[in-house]
Amino acid sequence: MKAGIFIVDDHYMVIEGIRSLLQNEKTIDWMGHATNAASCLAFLKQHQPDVILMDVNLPDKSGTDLCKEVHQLYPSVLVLGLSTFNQQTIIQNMIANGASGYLLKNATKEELLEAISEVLKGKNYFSFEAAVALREPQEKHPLITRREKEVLQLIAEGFTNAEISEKLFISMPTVNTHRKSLLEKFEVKNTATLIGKAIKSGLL
Amino acid sequence: MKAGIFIVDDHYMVIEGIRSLLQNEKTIDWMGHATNAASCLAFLKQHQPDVILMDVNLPDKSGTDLCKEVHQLYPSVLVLGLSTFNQQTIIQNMIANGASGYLLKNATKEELLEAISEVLKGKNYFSFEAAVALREPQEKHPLITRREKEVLQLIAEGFTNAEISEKLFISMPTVNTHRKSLLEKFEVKNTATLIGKAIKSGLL
DNA sequence: TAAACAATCATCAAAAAAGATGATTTATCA
DNA sequence: TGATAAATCATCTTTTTTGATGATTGTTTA
Repeated sequence: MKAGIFIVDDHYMVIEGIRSLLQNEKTIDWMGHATNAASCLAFLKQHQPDVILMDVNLPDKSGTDLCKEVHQLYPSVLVLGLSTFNQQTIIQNMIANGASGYLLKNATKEELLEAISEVLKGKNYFSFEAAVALREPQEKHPLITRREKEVLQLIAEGFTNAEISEKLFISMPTVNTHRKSLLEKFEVKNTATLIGKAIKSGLL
Repeated sequence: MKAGIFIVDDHYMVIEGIRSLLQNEKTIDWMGHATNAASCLAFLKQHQPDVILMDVNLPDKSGTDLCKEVHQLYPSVLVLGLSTFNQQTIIQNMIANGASGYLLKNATKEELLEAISEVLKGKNYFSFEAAVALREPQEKHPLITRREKEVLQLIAEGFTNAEISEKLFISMPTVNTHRKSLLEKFEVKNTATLIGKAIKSGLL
């Protein structure tokens, strides 16, 4: 029995590359491709592949969002994330949204076939680099309050404490308190690292 | 007469995609591929293709640097830049370093063939999106010096001017000068926004 | 080779952030 | 309802950053 494969990627060359790699495989049934999330969803209304190879960067929607939708609408369709870069937060989001595995675009034919075969068995598959990234402790942001987040955003936009206090209709000492509790919660000692951590953990 | 084509890209799927697209073309002589700058240069010592398709993101060297080297060592070899993203500064750097054109990885087979044929005629070729990007006075990250980048990275890691001066074996005023020229070049008024812009423009 | 730029150092002043402590008033939630 | 946490304000000191200006020494490169 052949495995139905569908691919969503906005890069024609990658689609063509994967098609070329898989076209002579007896175990693979190439069902087609889409270059954006919308046409992928349209395709799924008519056909259900066994595995979707899904780029995480799509023009109309993020791959993680599409993954979530697909997983909810068609739980039997397996998703393999696909991307150029090795970003742990993205990988984790893909998994949280129901992806069965993750490949980088420098994967070989063997790796691709193995990934497909593994997820069809109900297992997960991660490219070596992705697995390494997953093992690294995640930059998960600490729990901050609504107000602290507002202050954080204004700091990131370059406003001084005085300006922030005006914008939020609070006193400067209060802004300072929030600022300091942000530094404490993020375990950093100055604004530079605060902003860095906040961006990298997806808060900004 | 066939045109000898060589490709440098660290993504196997892209190499395979292009190979698949070009393999039955009468006008194309597929000379091979490399997945990093070093093996590309090694290949060039033995053979000279007419056109190199060159990814701008390589593991061992930036595509722009490789482009420069290739252009100096083998002026007759034409370079077509290739990338996922549409970054104006990169495109401009590639051109400055002697590239004859620029393609995005979502290019179609027709576009690819046209690009190759145009550059062989001695013309330049830019994918539509790249051409648009070149026309727009887009604000990607400003040009900063080696030293400024070092300072920027240390600032982002949370070091104070005093600590940076120790680490780089320079005086504090000097660190200050670099810091200020960074603020100026990024057109920001404080460290918070500096770090934000630097991260978002991919410098950190 | 001259011009342009990078990297270095200096001084003085002001503005801003960071650190330490303590306290009051609302929300929120078990 | 009582405990907990959030949001607010205050004062004071120290450290750090930012601003303004000027100058020297190498390095690239057109």
